Amino acid sequence: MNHAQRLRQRIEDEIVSGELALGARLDENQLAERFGVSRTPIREALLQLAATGLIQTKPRRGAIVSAPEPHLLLAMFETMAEIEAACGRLAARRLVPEDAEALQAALAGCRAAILTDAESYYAENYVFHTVVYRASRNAFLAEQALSLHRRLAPYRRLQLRARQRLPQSLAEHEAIVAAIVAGDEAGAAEALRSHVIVQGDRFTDLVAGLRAPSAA
Amino acid sequence: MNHAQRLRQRIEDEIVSGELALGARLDENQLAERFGVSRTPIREALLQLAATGLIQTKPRRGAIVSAPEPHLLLAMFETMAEIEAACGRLAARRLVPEDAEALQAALAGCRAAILTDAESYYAENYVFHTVVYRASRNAFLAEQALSLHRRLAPYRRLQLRARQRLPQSLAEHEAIVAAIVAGDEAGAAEALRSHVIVQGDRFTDLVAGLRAPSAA
DNA sequence: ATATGCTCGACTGTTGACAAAATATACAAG
DNA sequence: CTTGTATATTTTGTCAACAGTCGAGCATAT
Repeated sequence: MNHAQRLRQRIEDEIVSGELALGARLDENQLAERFGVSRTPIREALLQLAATGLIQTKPRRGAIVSAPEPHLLLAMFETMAEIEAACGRLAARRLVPEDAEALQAALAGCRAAILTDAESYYAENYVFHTVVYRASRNAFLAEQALSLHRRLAPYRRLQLRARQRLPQSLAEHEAIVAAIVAGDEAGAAEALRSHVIVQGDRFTDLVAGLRAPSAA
Repeated sequence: MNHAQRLRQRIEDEIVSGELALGARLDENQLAERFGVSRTPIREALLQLAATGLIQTKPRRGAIVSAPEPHLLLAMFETMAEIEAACGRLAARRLVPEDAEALQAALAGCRAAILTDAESYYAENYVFHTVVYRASRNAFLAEQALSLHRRLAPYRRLQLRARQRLPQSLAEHEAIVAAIVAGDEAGAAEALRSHVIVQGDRFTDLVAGLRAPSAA
């Protein structure tokens, strides 16, 4: 793999993990020096990240980590809900024993993680959703879902702070798997949609959790 | 706007319009000479196109116009169907008079175009779908839908050859608008899903229309 | 004291060149 | 005539440098 690809993944990880704050400025020279390469691979990496929407570039004014306005963020979560609902519907229709086992295993992982700490539940939650994506047996849809999931990861991490969400999240996971295994397309879609959607108090919490990225 | 952005749009248009054939090789030097710029802006444009999936780059082996395998193409159409269904559901829930008028106008455009030729119906069909996207009142979802629509445009153009599809397509458009206007979320979603999905004979036609992109 | 215009600095967008890698070609051997 | 190897060519990935542009800071005038 070439430098640009490695750097893209590296920078993307730093953004997704929150290491690079929302709205942070991405200076090309600085990054070049930090990674010990010239500006060219940095630019190529930033270009790709900009194309996926993870960062924003204003002409002649450099790149910053995307810090969407709340209304756009809400739209992104709504889109995520619809895409996951589609994954659930297809999974319910096409479930094969192999995916059924994977779903149960991922569910068991969530059950175990809830007893330890929020961070490990976060990790198991990620696994669970990727298993649902794959169970749709639609490689393109699964990749779209995964891409958007990663892009929303920083905000999901904020939501995680509401500790009382964890048991409810697990219960929703149980319902999702039950619907998929039962072959209930509409039920699986609705369960996933309501699981992912951000509304009511959760939206307030989400917005409140954002550091004001106004001037930056 | 800088060179790279202009070039990205230009090359994208050539791919979408079919001017650049599926599987065609994109030689950087050749493109650079053709557009009268150096290789760097070309590379940046190609990088962005690769990030959106319109072209594919193999490391050290250059870029080609994406020519997905039939099974992946089918998956893309299925994803498109699900995304459009989501747009329809949201549009049915949120329809405002302004969007209702736009829908009726787009529908009227389709009715008029079917009396002239297939090419103008193709154009009006594009307008109709973008109006549906906007009516979802979800800017992010609408952009995702538009992006995927553009990416599938070369294949839709192939489908267009089946002339007898046009009246059926128009009838489906009528049903879609009726469901949205009636506020029937499930009905609008289902109407759009079945309108976009490729199955049965249409899939056979689609695959048959592809030039064998195997060796290329 | 505030506002406006100018200059300087910093950063981006672009260029040409160089080096590494992969494929194609040519030659030789079986 | 076929096959394997070595060379050559083409093309990518990376680098250093240049030029153009935007913004910040300072000086000046009202």
